[in-house]
Amino acid sequence: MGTLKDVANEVGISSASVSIYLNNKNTTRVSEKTKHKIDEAVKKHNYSVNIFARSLATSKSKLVGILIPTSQPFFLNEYTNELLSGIQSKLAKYGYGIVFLPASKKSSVEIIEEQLKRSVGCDGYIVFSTGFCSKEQMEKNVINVQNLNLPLVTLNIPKLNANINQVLIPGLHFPTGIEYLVEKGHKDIITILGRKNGYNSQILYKNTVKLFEELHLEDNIERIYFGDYEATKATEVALQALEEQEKASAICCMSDVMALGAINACRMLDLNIPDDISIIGRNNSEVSKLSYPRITTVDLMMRQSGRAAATMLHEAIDGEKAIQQIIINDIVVEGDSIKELNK
Amino acid sequence: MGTLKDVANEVGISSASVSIYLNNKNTTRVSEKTKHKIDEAVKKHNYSVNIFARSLATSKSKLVGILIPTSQPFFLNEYTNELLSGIQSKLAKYGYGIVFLPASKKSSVEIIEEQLKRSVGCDGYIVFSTGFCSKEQMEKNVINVQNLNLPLVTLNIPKLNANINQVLIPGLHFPTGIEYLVEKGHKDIITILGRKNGYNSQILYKNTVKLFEELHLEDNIERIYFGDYEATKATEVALQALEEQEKASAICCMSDVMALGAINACRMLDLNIPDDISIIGRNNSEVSKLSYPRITTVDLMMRQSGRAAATMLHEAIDGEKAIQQIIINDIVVEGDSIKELNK
DNA sequence: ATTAATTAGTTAATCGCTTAATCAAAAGAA
DNA sequence: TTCTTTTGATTAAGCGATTAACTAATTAAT
Repeated sequence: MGTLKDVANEVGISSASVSIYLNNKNTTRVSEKTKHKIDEAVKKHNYSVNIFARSLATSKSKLVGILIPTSQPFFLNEYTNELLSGIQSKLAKYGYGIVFLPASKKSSVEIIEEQLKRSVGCDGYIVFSTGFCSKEQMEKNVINVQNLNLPLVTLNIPKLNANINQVLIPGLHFPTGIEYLVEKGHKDIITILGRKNGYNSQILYKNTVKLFEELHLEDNIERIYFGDYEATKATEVALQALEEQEKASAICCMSDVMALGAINACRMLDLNIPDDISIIGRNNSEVSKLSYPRITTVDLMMRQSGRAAATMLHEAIDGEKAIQQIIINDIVVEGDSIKELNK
Repeated sequence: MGTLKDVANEVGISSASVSIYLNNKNTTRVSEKTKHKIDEAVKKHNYSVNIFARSLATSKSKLVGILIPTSQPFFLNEYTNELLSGIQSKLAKYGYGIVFLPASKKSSVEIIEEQLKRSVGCDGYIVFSTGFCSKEQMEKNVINVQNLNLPLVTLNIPKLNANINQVLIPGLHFPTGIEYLVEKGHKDIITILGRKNGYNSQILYKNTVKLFEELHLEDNIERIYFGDYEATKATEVALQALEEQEKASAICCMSDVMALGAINACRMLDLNIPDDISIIGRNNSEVSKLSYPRITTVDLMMRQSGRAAATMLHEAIDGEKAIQQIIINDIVVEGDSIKELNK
């Protein structure tokens, strides 16, 4: 694979001229004849621009770093997937590529530090959180990224005090499904959260307790369980919950996968959905439409959030807009898994 | 964010010394005292190495380009996901980052050409196929990548004549599930393939016809349908098929999502699975375990394939091994959706 | 005929880092 | 005391582009 110089030598001109032409085919600074010769030389030498050289020269890479503070593979995570999909579709439109950096097994803060050390040169960053990452850790992470003085958007994390671009998804930290169930007349609700020691789930727990208190449905506080975001664990927990909580008329799950798990539990107990028990999931993922009955679910609008983050970052890179915080609200997508109770 | 020079100036030494130390903390070419000063200056100036400059200097980037000839977002694709997950986990171990490049809407060949033009500098490439990419197109794509003279592994595509590293997944192009159904005594089988105009599905169609001929079960050739890899479409098609093919005792679906769609169709027709009709899916994806009954499915070992590709690429970059082709065989993962018929 | 504008280039600096080649001073060996 | 080795640095070239500034030759305008 040849370089600019090879091409220039072949044609017998300076590499500057070649660069000028290749970066703007309509330039008047190169004659048609020469343009033709360059095209041929490019083919002959199989020339492609070296992004590293170009980026070094222009200090623009058209590459965005996605920083996810985990050493686990995340391409199979139901939430991350949606976010990435949204990010990718928008960034592609703006002509940006995406870089994921490797992480060894360390703390969230160390991972981001390590990733940053290897990614300087990206035009900007989108910083994710994971369920295990505390607000304090994320604050530290954000400071580390800010130190690079490059455009930055956070996604998927609670509102920080720092003056940064954020896409906020309140539904991620709030048990929205519960309110919907209450609206439909349910008063005795089993809640299945994620991982007991996950930071995000702990916030969710707090907010759930608070919500039940506000609604004067304190009985339900004892009906909160943890299903680890896994279907089988959710089945297990749902079985236990249904046994312990005879009065319960509904289950609110913090993911569709866990909702499917809960549905299986109901099937085992010969409970009909929604006649005997109502179920609401979260994420509006593909599976929620595949189950029978179709699961009513809270769509956190992850894909849209990803797109919003990409757009914000693009604008930040272009220096177009001031720092902003966008709030993406969730909506309930109705399936057939909830029965409206006569009040 | 400072540069090497800033740090060097701060300490009062040449940037060479700083570089030498930062790249090898145990070097004897820098005194302990100076090492200490460098560490402080690094902190003070918030120094991180610029990967572009480093890569340009060393012609190693520790970045792998993943080339997928599609302009559609792929993070939500059930197969791609698994491959990427496998790739990521291994590459991270070897310390490589991953780059995805944007694609405008064009032909598969043009997309790869465009992506290559923007990714020179990666240490190597993993080239994917999509269901819509013909063998001829992929051959062209591979030649384009080969022209860069960089290590390359193809994944997910049929065997090419070119002398390149390939991870071959025969099950991707062969309706493995049918053989399993026949083993279990089924003779009248509905097959639901993917997209009628998809290249991969056309290969699958050919191989399915051939298989039924070899098995002397030619009646089933007329029982081949297309479900577009979508659950709702699969439901629709399964309803039609079950009506048209009264004799059928089993449905072989080319994805788990379509198998779920078929299950819904059976439910609508009040057919019990597996007593009235058996169903086999493909991919062993998360959803196959979530459905009721659990779907028996052909695991194409996509994650393992991704890992294999990553390892091969790593070895190719290190120049350790000769060009090789690895074959990953599928296995059947048994659920509860197949009834063994007394022959 | 003189000046101005256009065309088709070139030169050389620069981006930030790595690394082979050198060098001077101090320490150790003979 | 002289020679050799070690320690702790420096110098300068090079990686492959981009780009501002300059130049020389034509062409057009006044």
